[in-house]
Amino acid sequence: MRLYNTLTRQREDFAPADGTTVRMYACGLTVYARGHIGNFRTFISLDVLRRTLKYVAGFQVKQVVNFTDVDDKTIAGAQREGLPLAEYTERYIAAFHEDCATLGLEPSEENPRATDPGNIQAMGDMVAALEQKGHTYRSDGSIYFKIASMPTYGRLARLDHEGMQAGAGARVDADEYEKEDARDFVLWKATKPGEPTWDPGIGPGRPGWHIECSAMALRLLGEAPIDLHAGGIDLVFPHHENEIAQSECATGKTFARMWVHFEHLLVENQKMSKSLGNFFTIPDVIGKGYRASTLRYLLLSAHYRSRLNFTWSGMAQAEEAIRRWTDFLARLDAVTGSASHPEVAERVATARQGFDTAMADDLNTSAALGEVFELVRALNSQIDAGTVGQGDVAGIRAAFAHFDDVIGVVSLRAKEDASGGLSEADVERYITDRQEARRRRDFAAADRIRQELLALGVILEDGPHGTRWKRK
RNA sequence: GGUGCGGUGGCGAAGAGGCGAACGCGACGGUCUGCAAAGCCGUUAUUCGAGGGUUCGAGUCCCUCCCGCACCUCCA
Repeated sequence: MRLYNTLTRQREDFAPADGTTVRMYACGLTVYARGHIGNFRTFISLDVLRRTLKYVAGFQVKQVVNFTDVDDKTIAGAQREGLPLAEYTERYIAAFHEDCATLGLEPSEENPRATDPGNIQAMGDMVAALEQKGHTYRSDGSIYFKIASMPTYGRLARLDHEGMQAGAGARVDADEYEKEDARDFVLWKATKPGEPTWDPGIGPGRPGWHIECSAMALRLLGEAPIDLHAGGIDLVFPHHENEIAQSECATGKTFARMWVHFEHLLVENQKMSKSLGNFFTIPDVIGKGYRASTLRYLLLSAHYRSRLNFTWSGMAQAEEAIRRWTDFLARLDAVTGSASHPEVAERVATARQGFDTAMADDLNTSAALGEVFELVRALNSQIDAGTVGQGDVAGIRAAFAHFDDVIGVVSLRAKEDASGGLSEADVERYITDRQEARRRRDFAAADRIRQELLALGVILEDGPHGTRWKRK
């Protein structure tokens, strides 16, 4: 298994330190709004990473994805609506879980919230450790991390301090005057009256953004270094850089062995923003009549380190691609003859090998899907030629099940089909009526029934062995 | 000012030194069909932003240039 490590800017071999279980942490949402499709590109990529580690590389996974449920935005939002913070954030946490299920994401082993008492305590302990080692200072009730105390600061983001100061000078932090150095960041933030406050033994305050991830990762995954830390590309700096600073200065050990970052999603070639009207949530996409499985396919079909441009035409293309896959699987039902063919098994094994190799090579989903579709064409062709028998079908299905263990689109689609719409018995009744009409050569009536079913979301295909149907 | 990414057919997207540039969508022709649909076959990039260079050989390495974009303490 190879992955691109942001720390070294190279693809590296990856395996968990203990050889069996990957202990991984990914930064989740700040829960002040429902996540948008850009957020979910990250979580879908993470899901593909997770599934590849499990089903291709054969590791076990312990994955932690947090919720940032206390920060300026969540506090402001809760105040605006006159709700307790936890009640306010709970809505978006529930929405996140709902959207994850809709997109077929495997649940994480842990979804900690920053405000859980155990996590607050872990943050307090880490801050205390940093204070003891001389990496901090206090100012106006807040505790800051002193960047000058860490010579290797900036390694992940490859910061150039000289250049950074020259150009970024125009954007100094609003509360810079409280800091000794503009680059220092807050570990534990002084609270204003009315803001939620904790005191885990370091004085009253609330978590700085970065400390929560360091503390929760090490609390829930155990000793540093953890195997893998992931997140959106925009988190490289400052968030992950600062996580490294805190964790490594506090523990004296490497924080994470592998850093994986997912590129952003663009919408119609632009950054998503509410003012441009290109800001979509999962329910928005479904409300426009698209399936979640289609969105999942589209968002995972490009490489995770490339920017991906979301368009509605892309959704339509993704829909057709999935259909090619599912149509093929449906075709297997009609295979007759009990023979099995060694050359079929061999072809399937080659594709499976190619798929796994592509996924293990830094999650090359495009190449992996290429293998799938090449196999689809080869087998369709064999079916046409009558050189696929029942004896081959189980092996073929097993391979496609394996592909979908990682891709996760076909199983999701099946779940979508099972909920709502015409019942199978109803469809069969229509088909029987239409067969009658066709037997009478009353093609007008037959076409009318086909149209009716189409309007109900069912597509018919007449073949030599009868009529097949599928849902739109 | 600094750091970094990308420009591959009508659209999306792999490929990162080696003979005919995957795969998906679309289009056209053929086959099949009562008509469709699906499938299959064929056609659709003498060429990979432009120009130089290295090499027996370059989308793939080097240089210059042109475009587009991200990040530099809100951000998946």
